[in-house]
Amino acid sequence: MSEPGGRAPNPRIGDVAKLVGTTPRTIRYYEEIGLLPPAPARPAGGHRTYSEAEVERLREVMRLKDLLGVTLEELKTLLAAEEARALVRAKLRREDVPPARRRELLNEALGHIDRQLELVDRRVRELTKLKGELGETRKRVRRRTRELEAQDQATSLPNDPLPKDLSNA
Amino acid sequence: MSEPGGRAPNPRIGDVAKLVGTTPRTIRYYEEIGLLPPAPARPAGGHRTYSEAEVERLREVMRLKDLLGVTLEELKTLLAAEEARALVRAKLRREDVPPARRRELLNEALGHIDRQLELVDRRVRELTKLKGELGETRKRVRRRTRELEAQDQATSLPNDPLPKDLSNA
DNA sequence: CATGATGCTTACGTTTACGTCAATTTCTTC
DNA sequence: GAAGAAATTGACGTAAACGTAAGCATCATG
Repeated sequence: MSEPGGRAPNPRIGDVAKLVGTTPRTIRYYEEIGLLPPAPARPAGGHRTYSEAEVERLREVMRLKDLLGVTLEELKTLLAAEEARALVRAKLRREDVPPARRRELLNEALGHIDRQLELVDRRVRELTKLKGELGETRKRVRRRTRELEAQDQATSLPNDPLPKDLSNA
Repeated sequence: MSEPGGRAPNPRIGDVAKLVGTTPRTIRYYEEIGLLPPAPARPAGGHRTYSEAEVERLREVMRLKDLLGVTLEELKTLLAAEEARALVRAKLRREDVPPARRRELLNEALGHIDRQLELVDRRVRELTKLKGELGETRKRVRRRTRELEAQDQATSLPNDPLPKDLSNA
């Protein structure tokens, strides 16, 4: 409504913080330690401004931090590997890389991915196991509940099987 | 071999630490903040000594901490609820609790379990999604690898389909 | 029973991941 | 263009989760 050019201006750090559910300080900190690119575009007065891609990156960082439970330092090297892979992809498309080197790069990428997959996979398995155990416990509790209800009904309606819930006032 | 009575003495804090992969300090700390029962049996000279059950409890604590990624404080309340459930179970078996109260207790337990299940379930779903994404990336890389191999073979053996790997010196 | 390893408590130190405050600057809006 | 909201850098503060060191007691072993 107030944009003659039509494009909404890129959000600033406070807006982004609200978008992804964190605080400006955290975002600055992530930039400080190199988890986020060192200098998001700083138009005019030096206020940070974020593209959609950068917001996405931040979301991904927070997601991985939460899901993998790694330190920010570990996460950094982990993301650095991804970054490197992205660069390699671009390079493979643009330049004419000899096939031997090509295979090397692809295999390297595969190695990284497999290590991550293994990490994630192990966690999934462990969590699934935990889920199963909780499910079992739940079943037992519900069984006891049903037994209790059965007893209830047996005492209140001693000779009436399958009451079928005809509860009218 | 050196046990005339046959029974191995219960392990001390250092042994337990090695068993579960942590340090004595951490175990003492967990006891200090109430994550572990305040006073594991202290025979004679005041050295902590741990039963198999206590070692298991410690393992469970560490497992949950890692898998759920919660603070020790949260974990404490979480385990307190489990503890409470255990007490309730015992009580339900021993004493004669009126059916109405029985239902209350069972429902309460069910509530706790369901909250935990929801937590675990969400994590499993998110991690599974992440795993899927990684799998996709992996597929793409492998496809590019195969394409590369196909090209290799096409140039080195232009008119020979299915070489079948007859590599002899 | 001497002695080296291990444990105990107390207390202070450290790392990670931010929170908070201050002084200054920039944006926005009336 | 005045003023309040939001951002910047810099610095110090802090909660969580232990690490580490000191001084002393206990345990195991030749």
